[in-house]
Amino acid sequence: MPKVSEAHRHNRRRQILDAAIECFARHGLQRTSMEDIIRESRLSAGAIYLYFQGKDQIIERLADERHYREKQLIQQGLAQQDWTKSFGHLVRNFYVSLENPAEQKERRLGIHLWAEALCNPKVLRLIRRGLDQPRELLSQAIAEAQADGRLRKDIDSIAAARILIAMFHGLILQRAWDDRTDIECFVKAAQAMTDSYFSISSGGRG
Amino acid sequence: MPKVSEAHRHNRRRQILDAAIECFARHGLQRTSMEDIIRESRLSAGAIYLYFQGKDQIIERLADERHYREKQLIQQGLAQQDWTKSFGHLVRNFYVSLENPAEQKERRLGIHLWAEALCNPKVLRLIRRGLDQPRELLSQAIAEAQADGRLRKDIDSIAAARILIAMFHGLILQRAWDDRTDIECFVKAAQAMTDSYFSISSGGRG
Amino acid sequence: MPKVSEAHRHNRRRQILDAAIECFARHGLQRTSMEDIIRESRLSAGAIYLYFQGKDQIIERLADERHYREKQLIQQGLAQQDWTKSFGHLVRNFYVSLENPAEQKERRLGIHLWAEALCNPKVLRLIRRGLDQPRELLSQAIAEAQADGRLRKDIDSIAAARILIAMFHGLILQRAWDDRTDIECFVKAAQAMTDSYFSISSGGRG
Amino acid sequence: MPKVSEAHRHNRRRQILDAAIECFARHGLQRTSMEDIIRESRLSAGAIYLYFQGKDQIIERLADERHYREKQLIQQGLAQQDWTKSFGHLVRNFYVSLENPAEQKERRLGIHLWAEALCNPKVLRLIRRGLDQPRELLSQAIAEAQADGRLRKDIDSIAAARILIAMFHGLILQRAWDDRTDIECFVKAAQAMTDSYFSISSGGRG
DNA sequence: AATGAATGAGGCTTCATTCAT
DNA sequence: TATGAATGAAGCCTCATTCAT
Repeated sequence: MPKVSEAHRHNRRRQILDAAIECFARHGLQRTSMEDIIRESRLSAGAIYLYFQGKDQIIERLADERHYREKQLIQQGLAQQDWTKSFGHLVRNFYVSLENPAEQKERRLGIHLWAEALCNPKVLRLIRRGLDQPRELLSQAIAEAQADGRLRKDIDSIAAARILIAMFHGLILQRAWDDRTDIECFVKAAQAMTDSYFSISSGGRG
Repeated sequence: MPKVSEAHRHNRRRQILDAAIECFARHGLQRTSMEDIIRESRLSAGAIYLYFQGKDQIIERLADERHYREKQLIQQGLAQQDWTKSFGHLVRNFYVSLENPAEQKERRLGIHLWAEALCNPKVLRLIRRGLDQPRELLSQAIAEAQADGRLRKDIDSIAAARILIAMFHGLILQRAWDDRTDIECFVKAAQAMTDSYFSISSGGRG
Repeated sequence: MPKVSEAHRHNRRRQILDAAIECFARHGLQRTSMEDIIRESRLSAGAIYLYFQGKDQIIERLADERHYREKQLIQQGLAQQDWTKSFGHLVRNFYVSLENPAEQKERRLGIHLWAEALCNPKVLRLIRRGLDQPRELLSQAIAEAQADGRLRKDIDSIAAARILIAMFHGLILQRAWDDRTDIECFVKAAQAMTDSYFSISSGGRG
Repeated sequence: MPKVSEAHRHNRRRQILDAAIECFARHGLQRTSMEDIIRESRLSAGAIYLYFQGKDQIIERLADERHYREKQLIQQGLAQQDWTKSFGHLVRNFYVSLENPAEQKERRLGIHLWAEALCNPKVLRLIRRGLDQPRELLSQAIAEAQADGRLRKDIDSIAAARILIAMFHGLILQRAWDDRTDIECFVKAAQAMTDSYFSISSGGRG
């Protein structure tokens, strides 16, 4: 039976995870030592191990956290009735998030996790899970719009969802490599592209 | 006078780099030890250091190599007269490459390098350089097509190039995380999207 | 707040330095591996690095320690009123120290440091500093005795101090190379030489 | 049967030994790698091993060479009839040699060999042998002068020889640590000291 | 005789994790 | 619960020496 409250345990975990995010985003997963996380969290080596089994578990926990944020962004975006507005919101949310420094930090961490997933089955599973749900949400929204006659029908809704996500991920990369990358400009062009793509009339010609 | 030919030296370097690609792609940059590369290359520890200054230099050399392949794919694709065909080729080349197992291996390595770039200035510079040229090639091709009246003109050619690259990178990620990802399907939808985007007639309505 | 006392930290440092002295004296600075020091100190590899930055720092610390002992020997020797007695004490202290096994070990280490100083600027600085103070103490004592009329005056007190130190160092070498070297005999002759050198009456003839 | 002349072999050995002297004097015995000697000698790795069994043998050969020079200096010095002149010559030769840059290089090497002798039995034997002969020459000269009534007799000639050598060695050290050390000044004082020491009249008072 | 690429044991150091307090 | 000193396996790299040419 724990002597401290669950709230305390939660705060400690948060403290550790935040320190890890900071370090991982800055130096990468492998280049960050437990020592770094210990220092950043202002806790002791032993304390970390009271709350996490080890470095890998911290990484996994962070990988797991990532997709809450993604899902949230997408759900907020898709909460609109009209598809065009809906998608506009989605892109807008995404855009705003990329300009936010705290978010940028997490995006950098996200990229490290993308690479980690390639050789860490647990992280891979979490990344996949974090990808599946957004893709489902998007493709369902697209399919619904198609069913309602709001979008051209000759498009594979899943492939379309993949494309949107790919564009998101691709922009995250370009932005991470060069923070002068003009997101506004990218987003405007992306919206134009998706508009022309999804609109019924152009569908007639596809 | 050198005891062995320059060709021999080149082969040795290749041998080491290929071993490194194999290891890095499988286990990531940091999880791969020099011991791994030594074993995979079937050379001795000392021999590696006759050809490279250390692990970092091997990573940098591989990061440098990456963009030759990218440029090659894009140049081959853009070598067509007609923009639509040209872009079709580009996408086709890219698609074929992703189905190639050897290429898949390098794409995995590429993702590790993307993450490495975030905390390794030398790799970042190489990644950027490898990104700049393809973007230039693409945006120039787009601008030329616009000037010739083959494409709608209300699109920022650089942003459009960024979007195409982002889609490429995003697909690489999805494919790396799940090799059942249907590239054919993705590519067909992407072509439809870009066609509708760039085509003059839809431009009139955009 | 530190978990262990400062005394504990000091003891650990001492433990490591003593192990290093043992190894360095026996096998030389470069031939002694960290592995050797680790084994001799009965600590673990990691523990050493909690107390010293590396092998070089251990060497530097030992070079720094040396001159405390030298200064101590000289100050004890010069604490007498009468120059002749004073110098006699000095030589006696020195002589006794050379017969002490623990001191012999440190003298061997000292010789290794003399060589190290030739290609290690930090050690050189420490050796010089360790040499300057004894020379100053000696030359001042000599100069004072000259001013008081107790010693002939036509001698450069600094050169005289250098000579005394040179004799000391030279004897340390001969003793290190052959522990059958008769120190008693050497010291007696050295005292006779310095007596005849410094004494007023002989000064009249010099 | 060798294909090249003995002279050629001798030259090659000299070439290697000179390169080794250069490197050892500059960086010490252990910090000098065979690679360094190879580069300095402008020969190949394999060539070195045609002429020496390995690094240790080069060191030993150099330790062996040292005492020829010492003996030469002493014999030249002692070749005089008159003891005082004789000793003056000895000191003078020694002094001149210390101002010679080439000699300084060898003196630095010598110091490294002094340390090496402490943990290398072969070098120790050579150093001892190189020390024994000069000491014998000196003590014999002193004893002869004593027998002839030219020097006071109440001095152990061996101890006196040891003292002279100790002073030499000690000056070599001080000069190696600080090349601004005034040798002229030291030598003058040393001559004064030995004069007053050895002279008959002062002997009456000793 | 000469070359220099290759070997592989061994050196220094880091770091995830544990455990006595 | 909390601490942080301690552990020791494992990482990167060097270097004396060998051997095919």
